[in-house]
Amino acid sequence: MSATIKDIAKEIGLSTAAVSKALNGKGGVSTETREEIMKIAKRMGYTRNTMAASLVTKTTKTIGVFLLSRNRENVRGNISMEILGAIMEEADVRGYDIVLYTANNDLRNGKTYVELCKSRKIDAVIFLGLKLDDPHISELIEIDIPVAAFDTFIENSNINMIETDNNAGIEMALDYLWSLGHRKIGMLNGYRKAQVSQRRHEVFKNYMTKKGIYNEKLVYEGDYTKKSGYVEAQKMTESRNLPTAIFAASDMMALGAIEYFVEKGIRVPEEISVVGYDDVIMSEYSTTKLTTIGQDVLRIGKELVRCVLEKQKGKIIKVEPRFIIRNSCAVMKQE
Amino acid sequence: MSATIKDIAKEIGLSTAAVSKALNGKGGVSTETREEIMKIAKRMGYTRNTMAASLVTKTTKTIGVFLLSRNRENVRGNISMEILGAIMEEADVRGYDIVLYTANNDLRNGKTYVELCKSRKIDAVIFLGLKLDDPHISELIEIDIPVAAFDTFIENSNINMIETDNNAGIEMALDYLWSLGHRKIGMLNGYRKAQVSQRRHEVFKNYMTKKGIYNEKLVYEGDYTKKSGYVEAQKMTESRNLPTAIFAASDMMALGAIEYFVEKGIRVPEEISVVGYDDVIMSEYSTTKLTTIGQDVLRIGKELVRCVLEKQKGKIIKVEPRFIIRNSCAVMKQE
DNA sequence: TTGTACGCGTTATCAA
DNA sequence: TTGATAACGCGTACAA
Repeated sequence: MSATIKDIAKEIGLSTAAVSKALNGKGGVSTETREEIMKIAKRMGYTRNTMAASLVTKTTKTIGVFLLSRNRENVRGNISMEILGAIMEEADVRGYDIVLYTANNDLRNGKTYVELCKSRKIDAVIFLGLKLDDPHISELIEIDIPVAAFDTFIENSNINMIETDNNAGIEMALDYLWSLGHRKIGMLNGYRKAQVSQRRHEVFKNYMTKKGIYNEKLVYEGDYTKKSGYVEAQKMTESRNLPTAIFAASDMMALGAIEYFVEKGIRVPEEISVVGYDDVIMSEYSTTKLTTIGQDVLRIGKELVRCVLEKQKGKIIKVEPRFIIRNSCAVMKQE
Repeated sequence: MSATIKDIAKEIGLSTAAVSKALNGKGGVSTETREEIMKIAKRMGYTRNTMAASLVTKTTKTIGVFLLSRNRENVRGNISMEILGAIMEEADVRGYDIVLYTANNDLRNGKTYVELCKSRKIDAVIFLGLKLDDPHISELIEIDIPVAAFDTFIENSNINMIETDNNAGIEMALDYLWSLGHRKIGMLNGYRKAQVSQRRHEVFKNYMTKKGIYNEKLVYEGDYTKKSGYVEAQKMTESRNLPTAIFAASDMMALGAIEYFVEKGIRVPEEISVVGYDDVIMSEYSTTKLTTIGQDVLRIGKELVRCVLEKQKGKIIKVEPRFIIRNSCAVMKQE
């Protein structure tokens, strides 16, 4: 039971008003009494009750972070976790605390995102892993708290979106493959209904078409998991129309594909080059270190916090990717 | 600006007391009026202000989680993040929210752990990555909020510790190596001053001594990182006294060591077997899939939440490890 | 069953 | 510069 300003006021024989002002560094108090108050506060072990304060100030210095689509495969090595780290750092710098919510399948106690935030009087909200087909997405559109989401854009809403610039990243990767002499380039995409997948495919198609080498048949669809990368690589191989290079929409799929190729004695990168997306930790630690389009998680976290604390609305913020060249691509071999 | 119980009371022509009781499912209200109140509350978009409520109930339904020693190498593939996921889940089930704190180097705004918790009237605290030489550890000993820490035991304190049963895990691993015929078994430990390192070495030494095959010279000291595993593996090799099997105190060190061996043409597991500790995601995805002592992060997270919510004090809770056999160990080759 | 009234700890307003 | 005092939204004795 720590002391309150009332206790301090009584102790020093002043009003709570004076104590409050002194403790918050506001004017209206002589430096003399301020110092006295600070001293007593320290001695009595005073800690401010932010709950009580927020009741009158209407602000809690709190950012709500929703960590969604967090299934078991995901939680380990998920980029959301890395972004969360960056968010924590930035929030810390700005003097904000973080309330962390999860919502695997059903929302907690039947409460909605908005209710959760309102009941804690949260100042701003960040979504990680929000899906377009989330059944509770509609309520977010009307929310009057600043909200930002990573990688998910909701039209006609106030929700800010931060994403890695797909255009820039994919073009860098394809330029690279092109420069290595590859002309028969396949794509290993994520599931079609996901927004990112659509956008990435679009960029890929545009680029390839411009170069005059787009081939619909070389586009395969997985679901971002390693397993699906493995499966699609098998299909590719069995189609007897294997490209010389593959652009995968996620590192995990890239790694899965590589695993299949290696098992079948198809050497990477000597016989087939593979580019990934994300720069998850495994891409650096796997045997064939992955060349990949890296997402700048630090920047993403920072931007997420910044835009929401600056009360921006409906902005689209693109973060520059970092193209990371490792060992999974090689000059196209002479046939 | 959402509605308050006062608004509802006015709307329906009852007292705030009645509304409060009805909303909280307490007795003293006829089911008739209760239903009426619930309906109106819904219509008016009422959401409870937990800040105000906590002011009188003295409880916030909040668990503070401190995510410490979170450097860049750490955040990716760190076991703390996996445990955090489990904590979230369990807290969710029990109806608690999580306030997440970080404290990389200096504490936020010069505030101490305790101040941070007190000011938010946090009900319970969990530490992930707490180090024994943390300069602020002393204040934790006197804290009157239930606290639990993963893998860090502080003597003569009320802090609960949850850890993976080192004895059980390491013995399983060594039994396994023994059964494969290995007698010259080395240890790749973490830095000596870390508590876990000491305990793991102790278990290792006891086991080996009992078998009559302990050899001090075969114990190397890294710092849990992949890099240090690589470096120590080099030292081992250059000592010209390479064991036939190595028990590493972390997967990352094991992977680093394997990387060195493979580079030097020393085949794993044919020429040297390696066992890891943790079961981080990379151990499953690396080319040489790691045989390792897996920590049950789900259970650990659950126990962390449970013991702290049940207000336990100074308990030591051991979670059973899961020994996971993959491909990094083999029967000892005949010389 | 319902209502009154107080207190929780803080900030803000206004008067002294 | 200082001090009463009224909010803030809610829960809860206690009285009706």
